Amino acid sequence: MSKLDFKILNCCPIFASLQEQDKARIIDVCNYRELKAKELLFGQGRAADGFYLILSGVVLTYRLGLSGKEQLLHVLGEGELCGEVPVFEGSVYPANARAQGELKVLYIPAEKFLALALNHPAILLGLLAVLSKRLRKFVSLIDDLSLKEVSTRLARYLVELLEASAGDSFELTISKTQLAAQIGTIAETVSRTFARMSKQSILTIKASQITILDKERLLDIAEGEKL
Amino acid sequence: MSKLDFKILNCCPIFASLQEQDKARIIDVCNYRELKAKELLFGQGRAADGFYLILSGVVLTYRLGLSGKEQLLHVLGEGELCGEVPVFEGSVYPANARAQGELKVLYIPAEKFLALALNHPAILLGLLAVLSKRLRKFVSLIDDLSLKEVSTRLARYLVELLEASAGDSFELTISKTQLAAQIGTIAETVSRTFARMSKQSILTIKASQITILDKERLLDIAEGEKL
DNA sequence: TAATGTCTTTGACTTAAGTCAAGTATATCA
DNA sequence: TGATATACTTGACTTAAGTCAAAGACATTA
Repeated sequence: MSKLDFKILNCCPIFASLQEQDKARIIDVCNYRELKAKELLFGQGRAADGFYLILSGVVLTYRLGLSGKEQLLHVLGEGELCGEVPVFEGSVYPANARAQGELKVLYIPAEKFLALALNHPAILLGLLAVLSKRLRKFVSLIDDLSLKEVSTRLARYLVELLEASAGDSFELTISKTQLAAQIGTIAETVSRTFARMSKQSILTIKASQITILDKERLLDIAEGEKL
Repeated sequence: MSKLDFKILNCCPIFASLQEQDKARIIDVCNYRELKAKELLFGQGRAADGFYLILSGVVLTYRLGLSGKEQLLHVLGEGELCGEVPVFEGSVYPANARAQGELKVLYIPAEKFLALALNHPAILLGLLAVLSKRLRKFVSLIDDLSLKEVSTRLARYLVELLEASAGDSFELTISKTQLAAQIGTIAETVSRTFARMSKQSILTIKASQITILDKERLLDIAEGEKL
């Protein structure tokens, strides 16, 4: 592997504000890693002495049920951090993380990182923002799981995608099985729910291409109305 | 209200390491607040420009379902922080917070706090640890809610209490209705689950006093075995 | 192209857990 | 003390969503 350029740190908001020499100092102590699709980045419970910065590709973090059912926690992309919790508390990874496709990451050792970060409080603030955002997301997932039905959760998920897209049509970026795992259910239930929405002309779905026909209704369902 | 002594900050691990003058500086810009039982500390979605330190009493944070069902997120006690997420990200409280009994809190304005914290990175590290711990707890709650049944969740809850107590007997610190809200179910289901455990001589329950008779079995159920 | 495997859909069935309702117990307060 | 509210328990019923199984769609590779 050729020597890494410190510029790759610019893909990450947290490090972007650092001076060049500090970036170079981080890069010096990091390990570059490439993973193939579906390869495990780390497993739940494993001892950790560092965390990962995603250079390219997508990482899924998830928990595993007894029967093998997966609950997705995060879908993380380029420039995002992964596995930072044990750096600050507890020392083992709380969940599993796996490469979705080809993945390139930088492993940042906790000790060296902390030494640097203590002199750059802005980095720590950036991390606090990252963790806060995750907490917020988890709160929303928790109340979905405990207070809402699957049709509501699916509708909310679709509304999010819809608002992130230009028109009233968009593409699913993950498989339906993964979508199911993300909203805390199984593929069959997602399939049936899509079928019902389709029958009621709320949307059309062809492979992973979704077009919303009745946004009003979708919003109502996302608010808790019966499908 | 009489002037506050900076020593009250010692109840909070995050501030304990500060020098006296810094503690005094924080206290100067804080507001002291007393709440009666069941009073709302803050509501979900409300704009925030600061957070709370609990001086005495207990705070429940929770989300509300359409039908009024509550999902408890945290039970926070003396020395713990509450409502810190919007300080670092997003600016509104992600959940509701209510005083369980009588409550005394210190309101810490974000701006003043950040100014001080930037010069004391140890505070920021402390906060990162707090948030990390919450993330860990949420991960565990999420996988409970999505992957485990109620009997498993209740058993896990009881195992935690059991391990925190001396003998094989302990007291519930919250009502059974609140217990239900915490593990993501309703009072009736908790009641029935206790009844089944009782019938199988796994435990005895008298008011809020619980005695574990068959720890082995309880652990098995916590691991996912059928009740 | 065939073959293999994964993803998706659909149907029939089961079940855990929620709702509703009634009754009991417990606590609180005037 | 009695009265009112709140918490808890139990039974009967309903239902959302999971399991199991089979078949079709789609993609990947030999």
